[in-house]
Formats: sequence, C-alpha cells, structure tokens
Amino acid sequence: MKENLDFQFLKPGAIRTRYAPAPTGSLHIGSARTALFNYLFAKKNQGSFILRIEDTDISRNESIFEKEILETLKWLGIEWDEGPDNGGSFGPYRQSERLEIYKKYLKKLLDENKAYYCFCTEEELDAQRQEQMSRGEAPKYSGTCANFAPEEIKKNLGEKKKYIIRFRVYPQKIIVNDLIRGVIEFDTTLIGDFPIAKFLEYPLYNFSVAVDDIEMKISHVIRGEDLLPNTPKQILIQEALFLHSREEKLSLPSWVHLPLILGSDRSKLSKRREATAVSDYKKDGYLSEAIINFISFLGWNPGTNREIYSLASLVKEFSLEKIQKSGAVFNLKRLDFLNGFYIRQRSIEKLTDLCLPYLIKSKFISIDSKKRYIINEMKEIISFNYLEKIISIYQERLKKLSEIVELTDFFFKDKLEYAKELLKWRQMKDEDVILSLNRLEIVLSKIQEEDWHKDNLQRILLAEAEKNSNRGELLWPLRVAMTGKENSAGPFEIAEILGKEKVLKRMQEAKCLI
RNA sequence: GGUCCCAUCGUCUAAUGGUUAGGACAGCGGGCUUUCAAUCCGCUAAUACGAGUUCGAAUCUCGUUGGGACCA
Repeated sequence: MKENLDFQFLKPGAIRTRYAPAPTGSLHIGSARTALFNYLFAKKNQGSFILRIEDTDISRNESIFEKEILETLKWLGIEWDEGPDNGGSFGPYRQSERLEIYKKYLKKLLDENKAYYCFCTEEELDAQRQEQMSRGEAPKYSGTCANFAPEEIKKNLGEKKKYIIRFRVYPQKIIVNDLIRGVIEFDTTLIGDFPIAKFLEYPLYNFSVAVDDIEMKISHVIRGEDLLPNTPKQILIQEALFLHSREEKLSLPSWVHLPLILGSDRSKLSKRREATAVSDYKKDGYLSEAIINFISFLGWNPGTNREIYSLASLVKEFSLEKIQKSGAVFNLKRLDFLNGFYIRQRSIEKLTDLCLPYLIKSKFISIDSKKRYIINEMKEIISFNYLEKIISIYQERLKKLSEIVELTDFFFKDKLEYAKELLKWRQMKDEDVILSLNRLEIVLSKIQEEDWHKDNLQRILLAEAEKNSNRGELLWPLRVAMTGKENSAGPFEIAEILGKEKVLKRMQEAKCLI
C-alpha cells in the first residue's frame, strides 16, 4: 500500500480538496466527517479546501438546506477557502450555475462520438433489464441507439423525441488507485454505456462531478466508500474529456474512500433509525468541539493513546495513512463522554451563556426589556451571577446542555411536587422525617443571613448531624425537601443559592406533605 | 442476483513477522460521599474459521464464513 502514497511528494499548496454536498437535507454526521477530513487534509498540507454545492438536481424549495449546511459547517469550525458564498478563482461553486460548462463538454463528447443520443423509452429499457436479469446477466444498456446515423439522430431530435445522453464505454479494465485501499480493478464490460445527461442542460451526477473535479483542479477526492463504485465511471469521463497524453495523468485527482459510518445494526447510518443531522445534536446541547473530536475518530486515529483533540490539533496530527478501512459504528455513549468532558472544560460564564437558551425555552426564565433575568413563576429578578452559581454546581453532572432544565428546575419553581416517600433515607419512618425536619428548622433559622454560606452551613449541619451519629437522616430529607429529587448536587451549595427564606419554606412544605 | 469493499474486546481502535495482544468509551466492583455526578483504584472482555509460508503469524498467501456498499 505504501507505494501508493505518492501524494506525500506533492508540493505544499498543491493540495486542493473539496466537499460537495447535495443540499437535499441538513448536514448529516457522515457528511460532516467527510467535510472534516477534506478540511484537515488540505490544512495539514497548506492546501485549499473547496466547498461546492451539487444542486443540479434540486428543486427550489430544497435550496434552504444549502444555507443550513453552510451554517452548520461554520458552527463546527470548518471554514472553506473557496465556496458559493466567498467565491474563488474556479467558480461558480454551485453546480446549478455551471450548466453552460457542462453543456460545452457534453457537446464535445457528442462531437467526438464519445457519447451519443439515446431515444429508448423507459419501458424498452425496463424490458431489456428484465430479460438480462432473467438470463442471470448484469443489467446494462444493450446499445440500441449506439450507432444511429447522423440523419436519424437529426430526425428524432427534430421530432422532439425524448432522449438522454449516453457515454460510450469500450471494454477495458479501469484501475482505481485508492490511497487507502490500494489498487482496485473494475471491468467496464459490466458497466455498459451509462447515461451522463437527461438533456444538454441537465447533466447527471457522475458527469458533473467528473467535470468539476478537473475544472476546479481538485487534487484529492476524499469521500465516502459508498461512492467507490461510481469512481470508474468518473475516471472514464475525465479521461475522455481531459486526458490527451500520458503526462497529463498527473492532473487527474487521487481517490480516497472513507469507511462508512454505521448505525448500531452495522448498516449505513440512516435517518430512519437514529438521529443523523448535526443540527439535531447541536439543538440537544452537544458542543462543536465534542462533535469534531468524536467524528474525527470515526475511521481515523492518530496512532497514539491521546484521545482528546481540538480542531487545531487535528490539523497537526491528521494523515491519510491512519484512516481505517472498515466501517465504524456510531457510539452515542462515547459522544456523551466527550461532550461531558468539553462541558467541564468550559468557563462558568460561557457555560451559563450556553445553558441560558434552554432555561428560557423551557419558560423558567425570561429576559425583560431592561435585560434583567426573571424567574417567571415567582416574578423574581435574578442576576447573571446567580445563574452562574446554579450552573456551576451542575457543570460536572452535565452530559449535554439540554439536561440543565430538568437538573435545575427546582430553583425556578415556587412549589415542588414529589412523593413523600422520597424524603425517607433508608429505613426512616414518617416520624423520623418530621423529627429531622424540625431539627433542621431550628438549626437553620438560628443562622444569620450574613452567615448563610455553604461552608458555614456545612460546618453547622454536620455538627448537628454528629449529635445523632447519622448524617443521612438529616441531610437526605434536607436535600429532597429543597430539590424534590432523588439525585442532585450537594445540599450545602444548594441551600446557599436558594437562600434562607426559601429553604425554611421548603422544610415547612415537606412537613405538610407528611 | 452481479460487481466491489471489509474483518482485533460490546463499541472506537493500537500493535507495519517476536508485546503477558495496549489504550479509550461502555459494563462491573471498590475508595471518597447524604444521593447523583466528578475523581482515584481495580476487574471482565478480542485477533471469525481452516490451510499454507516461516524458527516464529493478529500481521504475509490462499480458501471458507460472515458483514457492508453500489447497481438493479
């Protein structure tokens, strides 16, 4: 395999990679990885990363997805050197704006008899296909229209007969030299004369891609393995159009096919079975660093024990040789782990900013015209600093930002709802709970407002608990009465943030419950 | 069905002819703790199978099996 890695000897700056999404939906996890790897390879080699929109086949109402894809890429931190929004020397970067170019090359192939008009109807083609399959052959075009005389073609065209344009394929072996997989051989007799355009202004995928990759001087085509079977067709077109002598072979792009990202059932990650849109993960509260770190390790690794990589460090470490050949299963638990890690890395101020939209969306908090934060239920004005305190005690418990709502809801609710059984620690009875709550009330009400700090609370409450030799009997009811939850942050820090008044009120309410 | 690709713990992967097959996530157990986390310590767990080459194979070759992609 090593002898195939001739790209290493290319001069810096000679590398041009492209990511070419069809904007038929939002950015898919797999597409994001393809974009990332193209970006990383280009940046590692001081080359250019090009964004091209493959929208010849797209209806107008789907064009909203272009905007979403660009925005999501930017959110991930993947920036392109040339693209539909920022231009470049090889534009336009939207295939729908390049129809004249395709038309020119389509005509060229037609003139040189390397392609031809095919007037076969769907029904005729279907019938042929059926027959070939019944004989156990690979279905391919039989060549009915391959050798029409020019007059006949003119006549058919004149009659406005429906046609497609087919590329003429001669029997030969096509070698795809994949930088990851090595030499792969395809037999063109199995391909047959394949369609390259529905009409002159409507090129088909394999044709427009092949043309653009050459026109845009792409040095490396890095894409998913699912496109491997298309490669010989694209090579055929590129050779027919651009290859006139042996030396020119160097200008044809190198191929790199990435292993597929698989769902939990080991088949191609599908929208039907799992969430696949990057924007969905963003909405759920995954950080871009976590997603980048996660997808970079899907089918690639640096070959070290280090697992945490920023986009910048990935650029430094990336290499094609470390790309895996087999498919990689998408493991959500690992994404969660990474996200938790990156959440813990964030400053409290930034994390609070990130969590705020979730609290606002859940209607616990609102911002008034004077930019003050209001707890909706109590109409209480709170400071950003107050929110920071809340977020800080949940930072290490957070796996994704959206979880902040159910974790901290008790700070924003006037009245808590929970089962009274929850107040009991281990074997406690109703009377024991009342007893503990009474003790808490007495001790807590003695503490002055100015001494209401978590360290102080801890010192006093632990001392009180010592009298009874059992911390749980005192602290568990306290914590549950304040939060209404089985699990939460520590009681002292919660009590500090909640404040004396609310804590005592919640002790009362807990007693009423029993 | 045809063509192509792939195969190390459950998952992501390391080991490019010689390691006790390493790491991470998950799982399990423990320490710390009122709970859940975080954190620290530990445990379970893999070279698909069969031949061949070799003193020696996860690694090279062939076959089998299995999985996947594409075309229809």
